[in-house]
Amino acid sequence: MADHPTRPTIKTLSEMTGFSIATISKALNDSPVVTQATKAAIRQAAGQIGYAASLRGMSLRTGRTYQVAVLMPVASASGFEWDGVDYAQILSGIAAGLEGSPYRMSVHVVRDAAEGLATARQVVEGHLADGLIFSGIQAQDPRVEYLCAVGFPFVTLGRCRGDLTYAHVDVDSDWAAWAATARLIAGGHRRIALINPDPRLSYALDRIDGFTRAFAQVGLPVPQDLILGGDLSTRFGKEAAMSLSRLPDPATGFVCVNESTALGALAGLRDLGFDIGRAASVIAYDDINASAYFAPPLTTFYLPIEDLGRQLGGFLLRRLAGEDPATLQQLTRPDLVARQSDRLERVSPWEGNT
Amino acid sequence: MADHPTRPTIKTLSEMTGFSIATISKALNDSPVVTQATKAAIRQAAGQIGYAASLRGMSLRTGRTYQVAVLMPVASASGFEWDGVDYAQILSGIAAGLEGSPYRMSVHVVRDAAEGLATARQVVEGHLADGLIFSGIQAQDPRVEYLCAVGFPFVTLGRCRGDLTYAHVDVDSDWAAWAATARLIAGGHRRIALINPDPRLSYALDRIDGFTRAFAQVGLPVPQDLILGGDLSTRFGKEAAMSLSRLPDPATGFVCVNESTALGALAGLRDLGFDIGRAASVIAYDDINASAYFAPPLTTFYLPIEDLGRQLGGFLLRRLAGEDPATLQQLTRPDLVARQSDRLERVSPWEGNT
DNA sequence: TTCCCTCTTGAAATCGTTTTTATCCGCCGC
DNA sequence: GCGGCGGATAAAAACGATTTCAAGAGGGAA
Repeated sequence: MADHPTRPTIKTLSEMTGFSIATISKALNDSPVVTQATKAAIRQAAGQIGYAASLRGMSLRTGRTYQVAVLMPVASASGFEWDGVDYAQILSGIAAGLEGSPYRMSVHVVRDAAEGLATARQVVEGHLADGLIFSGIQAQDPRVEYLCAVGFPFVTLGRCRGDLTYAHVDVDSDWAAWAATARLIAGGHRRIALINPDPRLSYALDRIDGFTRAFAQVGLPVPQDLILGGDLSTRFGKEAAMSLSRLPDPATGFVCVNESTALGALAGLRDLGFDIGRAASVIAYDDINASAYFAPPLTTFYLPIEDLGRQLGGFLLRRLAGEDPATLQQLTRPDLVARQSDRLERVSPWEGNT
Repeated sequence: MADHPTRPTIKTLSEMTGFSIATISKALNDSPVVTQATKAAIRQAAGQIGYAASLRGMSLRTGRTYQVAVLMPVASASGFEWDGVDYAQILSGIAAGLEGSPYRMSVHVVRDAAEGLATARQVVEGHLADGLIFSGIQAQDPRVEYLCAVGFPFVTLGRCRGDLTYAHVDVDSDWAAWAATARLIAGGHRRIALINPDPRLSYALDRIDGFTRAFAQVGLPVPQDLILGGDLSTRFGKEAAMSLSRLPDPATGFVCVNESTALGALAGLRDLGFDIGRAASVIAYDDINASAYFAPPLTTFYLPIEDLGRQLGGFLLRRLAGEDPATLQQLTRPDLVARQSDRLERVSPWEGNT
C-alpha cells in the first residue's frame, strides 16, 4: 500500500548520522553508554525525519507485543436482549488508562467463562499480548487460576473468592446490596427481592452477603425465596418481578442488579397493574445513567464505569512494569443517587398509606 | 514469562523432520513446489507438536500485521449520558465476521471525527493494522477521503455523500425515516418531529430526506421547525421533546433516531403531563431491543446490529483479499416492529377521540 | 555418453529491532 | 615504554518467518 515511499528505519538514521544502527538503538533507548552529544545528534535526526520505531521489529526481537488484550463478554444472545452493560465505556476507560504508553488494546469477544479460558490460553501461549484484562469474574474463576499459575500479568474487574493475589479493581457489591436493602427495610419493606446475576459470578455472592446482612442487622428473617439469579437482560428482570409479585406473600421491594433488569422489573410490575412507587420500590446499580428517565425515576447506585476502566488500564501498566499485584487492588463504593421514594406506602406497619 | 519451555518454531519442525526451514515454510503455506508426501509429513509433525506460526515473525517479514483496527466512537462525555448505542454488539459482530481468519481486532477509541482522522493516519503510517473499520460517517468524511487517497483497505458502517467508491455497510435511513413519518401521517399526525443526530452525520441527512419525502408524497408542508439535531443522549431526546411540545402548535408525533432519545422523549412528554399513546406517538430505531419495555412500548425499526458488524468483518476480509470495493456495498432495510398505536387520538380529523 | 531440463529441496538474504561481544583509542600507572 | 583499563562506538548475532536463487538428482533426447 502507498506508504510514504518507505518509512524510515534505524538504518536510515544510521546513514544520516554516520553512527551504526547499534548506537542509534541505544541512543533512542537512552542507554547510559552513549554520550549526551551523540544522543542529541541522533534524536535531532530522528525528530527531523519523523522516525518511529517499527513495532514489528521491536516485537520480534524483544518478545513483547505492546498489546493489551481485553476479553469482552457478550451475552450468548439467542435473540438479542439488552443487558444494560455499556462495555464501550469500559473499553474507552481502559484506552484512556493506557494512553501515553506504547500499548494498544486488542479486544477478544468471549461468550462464556469456558471460552474465556480458552482465549486466555491462546493469548498466553501464542504471545498475542503482554497483559490481559477481563471481567465477569466467577467465585472460583479458572482464568484467574490459570493466569496466576503461569505468571502472566493481568488485571480483573471483579474479585474471585480464594486467596490468590492478583491485581484487580472492583465495586463493593456487598456494601451496595446492604445499603439498598437496608434502605428498603427502613422504608417499611419486609418482602424484598434480590434480582441477581448468574449465581456463579463472584459479585452475585457479594450481593447475597450484603442482602443477608441487612436483614440480620435488624433481626429480621432473610426472604430466601425472593433471591433470584439470572442473566442481566431486561426480559429476566421482567419475568423475575412478575413471578415474585404473584406469590401469596408478594415482594414489595426490588434490589436489581442493574438498570436493564430494573427496567424489566418496572415493566413487569406495570403489566400486573401495580402502581410503582406505591406498591413497590426498585433500586438498581446505575452504570449507564438511564434510570433517571424511567417511570418512575429509580434510586440507584452510581457506578463510574469509565473510571473503573481507566483504573484497569493504569493498573495493568504498573503490573507490566513489575509492580507487586498486592499493591494493585482497589475497591470502589458506588454513590447513592436517591430519586424515587423507597417508602412502602401500601402496607407500612408504622405509617398510614399516604 | 513461563511459556511452555519454548514454543516450537519452524526450526523445531526442521529438526524433527529433517527438512530445511524453507521447505517447512512452503509446505505449511501449501506451496505447489512441495510434493504431497513432504507436505503430509511436515503437517503431521506440526500437528503433533501443536506448532502455530509466530505472528511476530510472519509480520516482520511480510509487512502484514494480521490486525484489523476498529475506530470506536465514544461520546465526548462531559457527564456521561447513555447514548443507546451498543457498540459491544458491533464489535462482537465484527469479531464473528473475522472468525476463521488469522485476523484479530484492535480497538481505538476516538472522540470525534478529527481524532478519528488522526488515528486513521497513525494506523496507516505506522502499519498498525492491515485494514480499518469505522462508523459515524459524515456527509463529507475526511477519513474516507484520506483512506481512499492512500489506497488503504477499509469498510465503513454508513456512507458519505460523494462519488468515492469504497466498501460499506449501511442502514437505509432514508427509507426508515420515510416509513416512520408516513405511518404517523396516515395515523392523522401533521405536526411530526424529527429527532435527529448531529446534522454533520450522513444518515442525519438521509433521515431528513425520507422525512421530507413522506410529506411531499401526500402534498403536505414539511414542518421544518420540528427537525432537531443533537447527540444521541437521552437528555437530548427529553429536551427536544419538551421544547417541541411547548410550541404554540406542538408536535404530536416523534420520529426518534434511536431508543435512547426515544426514552428521553417519553420522559419529557410524561413530565409535561401528556398521556403518551393518546397525545403523542414515538417511533425509534431499535438497536438494543429495549423499547419493548418502555411505557408505552414503542413502535420501532429493528436493526440487527450484530449482523451489521458481521458484514463489516466479512467485507473487510474480502477487501483484504483484493476484492473490488464496488462489489462490497450493502444497504439493509430495517424491519418494522409495531408495538404502540401510531394513531392520533386527540385531534384526529377523521375519527373521534377514542 | 553427454547435455539439458524439470522437479524437489536447501542455503542464504531479508524484514527492523535489541543485545552481546568486539574493536579502537587515549590515558594512567608502574 | 608498555600493559591494562575504561569509555565510546561498531560489528555481528539473534528473534521467526518468507522468498529468491542455487544446487542436486533424475530422466529424456541427441
